Amino acid sequence: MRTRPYEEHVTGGARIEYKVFVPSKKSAPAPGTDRLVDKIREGLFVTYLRNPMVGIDEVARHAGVSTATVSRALSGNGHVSPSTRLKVEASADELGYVVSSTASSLASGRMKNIGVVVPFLNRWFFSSVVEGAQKALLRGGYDLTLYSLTGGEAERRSVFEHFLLRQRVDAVIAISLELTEDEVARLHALQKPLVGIGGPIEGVRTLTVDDVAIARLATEHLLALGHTRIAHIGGNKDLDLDFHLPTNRRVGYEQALAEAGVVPDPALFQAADFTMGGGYQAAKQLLGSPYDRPTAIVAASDEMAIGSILAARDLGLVVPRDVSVIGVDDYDLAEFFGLTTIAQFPQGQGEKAVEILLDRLRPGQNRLSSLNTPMPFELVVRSTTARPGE
Amino acid sequence: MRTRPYEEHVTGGARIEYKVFVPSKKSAPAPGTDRLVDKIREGLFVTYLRNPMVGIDEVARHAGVSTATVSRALSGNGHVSPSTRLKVEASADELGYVVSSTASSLASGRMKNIGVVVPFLNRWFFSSVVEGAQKALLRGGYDLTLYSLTGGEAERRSVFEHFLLRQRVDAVIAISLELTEDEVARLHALQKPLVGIGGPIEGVRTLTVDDVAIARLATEHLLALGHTRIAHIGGNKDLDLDFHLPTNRRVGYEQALAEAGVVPDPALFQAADFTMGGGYQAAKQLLGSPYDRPTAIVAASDEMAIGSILAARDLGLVVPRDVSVIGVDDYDLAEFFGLTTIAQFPQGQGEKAVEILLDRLRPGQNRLSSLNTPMPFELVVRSTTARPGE
DNA sequence: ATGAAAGCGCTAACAG
DNA sequence: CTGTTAGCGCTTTCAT
Repeated sequence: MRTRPYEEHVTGGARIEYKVFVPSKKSAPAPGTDRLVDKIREGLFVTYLRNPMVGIDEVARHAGVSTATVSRALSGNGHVSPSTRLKVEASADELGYVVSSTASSLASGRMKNIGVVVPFLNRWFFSSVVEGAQKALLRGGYDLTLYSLTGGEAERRSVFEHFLLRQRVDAVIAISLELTEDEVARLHALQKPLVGIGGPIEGVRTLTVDDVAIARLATEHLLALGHTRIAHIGGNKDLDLDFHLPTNRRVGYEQALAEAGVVPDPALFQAADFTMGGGYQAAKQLLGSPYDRPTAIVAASDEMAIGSILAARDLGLVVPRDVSVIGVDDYDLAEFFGLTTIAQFPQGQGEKAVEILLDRLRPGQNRLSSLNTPMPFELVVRSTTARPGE
Repeated sequence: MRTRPYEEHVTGGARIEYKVFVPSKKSAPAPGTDRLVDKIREGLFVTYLRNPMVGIDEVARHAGVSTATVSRALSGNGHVSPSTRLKVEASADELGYVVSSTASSLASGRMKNIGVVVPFLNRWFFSSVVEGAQKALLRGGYDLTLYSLTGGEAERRSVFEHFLLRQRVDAVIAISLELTEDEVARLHALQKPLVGIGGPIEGVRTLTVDDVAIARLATEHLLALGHTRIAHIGGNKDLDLDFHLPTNRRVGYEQALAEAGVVPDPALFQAADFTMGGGYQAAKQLLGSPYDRPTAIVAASDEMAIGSILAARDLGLVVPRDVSVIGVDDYDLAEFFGLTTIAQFPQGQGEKAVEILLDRLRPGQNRLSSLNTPMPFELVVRSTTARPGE
C-alpha cells in the first residue's frame, strides 16, 4: 500500500469530509434536525470519530516521547513512568490513535486472535460454545476467527491446509471435531496451543464431559423414583462427529441399571439421530406396545426427549403420569417443555477453553496441566419425571 | 519477535522434531503400528507437514527468481509467465510455504478478513446467516471474524470502539442490528465497506426482506383457503433488535385483510416475544374463547407458530381441522411440525452480503448500486393450514 | 516479464 | 525509565 488514495474506501457512496469536524456553534441546529448528516455538520461527532490513519510516530511527537515509549505505554509491556503513561494516553486519545494490528502482529508475533473450528454453527450446542468463547476472548482483547466446516470435505481441507496456517491465530479451539491424525499433525506443526472440546484427541488438551456419568445420573434419577422398565434412546454408530458419545451414554445407562440389579432389556433401546423427529419416531416405537411398555425414557439429547414427549402425547399418554422422560443438554426449549434433564454448560465450556488458552499464551506460563479436563454437568428436575403409576 | 526460541510454542507438551522427517523405509512398520507418533517416525507425514516458517525468500531462491516474482505468481497480482508461475508454485508447494498474512496485510493494506457483528449467535436466524457468510468467505479466501454482542452494552461498546477499529477487517457485515448514529459514524470513519442485513440503516447498504409483503402473503394464503377470522400473533414494540419487523408484519396482515374486505378485529391480535413459550401463551388466549374463536393464526415467527400448535393441542383442538396455523421463517423444526410457513433464506442472505462486499472490495468495482436490496421469501405449504371447518 | 529496493507501522533488543 | 534502531515478511513502485 504505497499511495492508496484516501478517498478510495469511502463507504456507502456518501463521502464525508472528516477533516471539517469543528463544532460550528454559531448556527444553532434547526429544530428537528437530527439526521446523521446534520449531526455531522454540527460537529457533534468530533470527539469520537477517530482517524484510523494516525500512526504511532504522530502520537510520539505529540506527547514528546519516542515511539518506543508510546508502544510500551499503550501495550503495557515494559516499564513507563505513570506521568509519561498519562501523557501518552492523552495524546493517543486526542489524536484518535488505534494501533494497527497488522504492524503490531508482524513485529511482535502475537496476533491477539484465536481460531475456533466447529462442524456446524447452526446447532444449539456449537453456537453456545462459540458464544461463550467469544465473550471470554473479548474480555481478553482477543478476536475470534470462526471456521465452520459445514461445507463438507473440500471446505474442511481448505481450512486445515490453508486458513489455519496463515499465521493468523495464536491458538486454535476445535469443537466436537474428531480430528484426523493428519489434521492434528498440521495443527501441531503450527506450533500453537490447541484445545479440543468434546472428546479426547490423542496428544491434544481436551475438555470433556463424562458421558458415562451423565447417562448414569439420568438413569439413577429414574431408578430412584421407582422406575425399573427404563428405555433408552441413543445414537446410531455413524454419528461420527461426537466421538463415542452415543456409546458412552448407553454404557452409563446400562451401568446404572446393573448397579440397581436391573437387567437391561434390548427391546428397550432405540437408536435415533439426536433430532426431535428421530426421538419422536423412536419413542413411538418404544411406547407403542400397550402391555410391556417402559414407564420411563432416558433420551441421549433434549431434542430426542422432546420428540418423545410429543410422541407420548400423540399416543394419548400423559407425561409424567404414564411415562417419565429425561434428556441431556438443558437446551433452549427444555424449560418450555418442563423437561427434566442433565444440564451441560456449553457457554462455560467455551469460556473455559479460552481461559486455558490465554493462560498458555501468557509468557512464562507454560504449564501443561492435565490433558483432559472434565466439565461439569447437573441434574435439573422439572416436570417430565415422576414416580411410576401403580 | 526477535529471538523467540523455536521450542517455545510446542503444543500439548509433546515435542516433536519436525526436522527428522525422512522416510526410513528400512524398518518396515510393525503391524498395528498406526499411532500418530509412530507414523511420524515412519516419515509418513513428510509430504504434508509444512513448516510455517519458510519465507518468501526461500521460495524465491529455490525457484531461482526474485521475491517480487514469487509474490506476483502466488497472489495473481501482476503478470508472470506461465512457466515461471509453475516453477514458483512447485517450489512453494515443496517447501510448504504459506504466506504470512500479517506481513502481507501490512504491506498491501488488504486483510482478507471481514468482520461480522450479530446480536446473538444462539438463534437459528443469526447462526444461519453467519454460516452462509462463512461459506462464501471461505470460497473467496477470506477469514471471518465474529463479534457477538450477547454480553450487553459494555461489550457492544467495546466492539464498536475498539475491536472494529484495529484495521483488522476489510469490511463489516452487521446483522439485524439497529445501529446508533454513533456506531454508523464510527463504521464510516473506518472507511471500509459496510453492509447491513435486516433493516434499513440510514446511509448503509442493506439487505432486507419485505416484512409487509411476507405477512401479506401468509394472510392471503389463509384468506384464499376461505378463512376470515384470522388472528395474528406479532411482537411487542420493545423487541427493538429487529427494526420495525413486528410492526411491518402486522401492517402486512392488516393490508391483506383489508384488501379482502375483512375488517381486522383488535381482539384477534396478540403480542408475544417471538419464542415458542410466548406463542403458546398468546395462542391459548386467542383460542380460549369457544364461540368467537379464530379459525386461523398468522404467527410472525415459526417458533410462535409452533407454540400455537401446541397450545391448540392442549386445548383439544386439532390442527388444521379446528384451526390453521402459519408461521414465518421456515426454521429448523418447521418441517417436523409440518408447519406451513413463509420461508426466508438466512444462509442466502449471508452469502449475498458477502458477495456484495467482495465485489466492492475488488479494485475498480466501485459501483454503489441500490442502497436497499430486497431478499427473497417463499410460501411453503405443509400440513398446518387447510380450509376452515364448515 | 522480471529484479532491486523502499517501505508498510510497529516492537524489542540494546544502550544509556 | 527512556531513546535509538534494526528488523518482522511481504508488496509494489520503478527501472530494466
